[in-house]
Amino acid sequence: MVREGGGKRKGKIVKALKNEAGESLRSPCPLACLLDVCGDRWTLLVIRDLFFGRSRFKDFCASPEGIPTNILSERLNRLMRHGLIEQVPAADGTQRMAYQLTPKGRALRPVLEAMRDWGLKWEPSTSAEMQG
Amino acid sequence: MVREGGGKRKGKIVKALKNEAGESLRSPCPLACLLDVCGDRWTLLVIRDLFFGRSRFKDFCASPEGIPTNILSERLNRLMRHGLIEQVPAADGTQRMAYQLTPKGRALRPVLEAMRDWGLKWEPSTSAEMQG
DNA sequence: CCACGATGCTTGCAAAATGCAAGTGAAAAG
DNA sequence: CTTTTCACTTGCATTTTGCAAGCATCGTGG
Repeated sequence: MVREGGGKRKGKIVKALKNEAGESLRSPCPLACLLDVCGDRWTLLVIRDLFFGRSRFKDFCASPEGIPTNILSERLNRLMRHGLIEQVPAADGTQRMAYQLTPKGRALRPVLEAMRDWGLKWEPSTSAEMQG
Repeated sequence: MVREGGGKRKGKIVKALKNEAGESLRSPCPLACLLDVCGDRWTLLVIRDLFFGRSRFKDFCASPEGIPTNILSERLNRLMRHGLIEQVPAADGTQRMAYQLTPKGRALRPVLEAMRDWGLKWEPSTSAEMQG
């Protein structure tokens, strides 16, 4: 039990809220909660790649933004912890693993679409023809 | 002029693309471009507050997530550089300034709505009743 | 079977961003 | 005029990032 707002408020006692990965929330705001999972410059690009059908570590590395491998590794683990992606045997017959979106991860599609639309409209140097 | 992808690709020469603030883009992807403006744990919370009608430095500070003041200051400047917000005289008669969304900033509404909807559906500890 | 490149990471480290507390100066309130 | 509030700025410890290198499988050509 902690005081609401980190102790700044009067004296109302509230339960410490947690997200689905068991980490404590900054606030009950659904937006703040999403940002604790995806709020950085790389995570949503990995999700984008997964929507584009890319599924392997090397595929994410090959995207034009050039994510560093240690960051990619950390982000993939975070996304698994939060249940947005999962590992499955690769489809190419080998015994390597591939990543794929879970329903919770696929549910981000409207978010990515809204972000893409904003970028296309307000940042003229961007273009949609950048998938594989 | 730089080589595409930071010099990793064959030899195709492309112009260095810039966003609307004159900073160079990681890629032509509209999503990557948006993330260079808003891709962190705080910026979209400030935008959210602006949609909720909050407009002053102290208002953003008062939000339950508790953004540090140096971060807030830096984010407000970045949002102004990128033309998502602007400063106007405060409506309370004093000669202080307030911040408000520009059309480019207001255009993020579908993004925030999609993010809120995702949070409400997939992170049960969150709730919508957290505005003012 | 065996060397060798590709894959999927981990490690080390410098540089940058973050978070916290404290300080500052101008404006508003009393 | 004195005190508060407001909107920042500064200093500094901690954390995260970015880059290069290393390394253990895996898959493949010979």
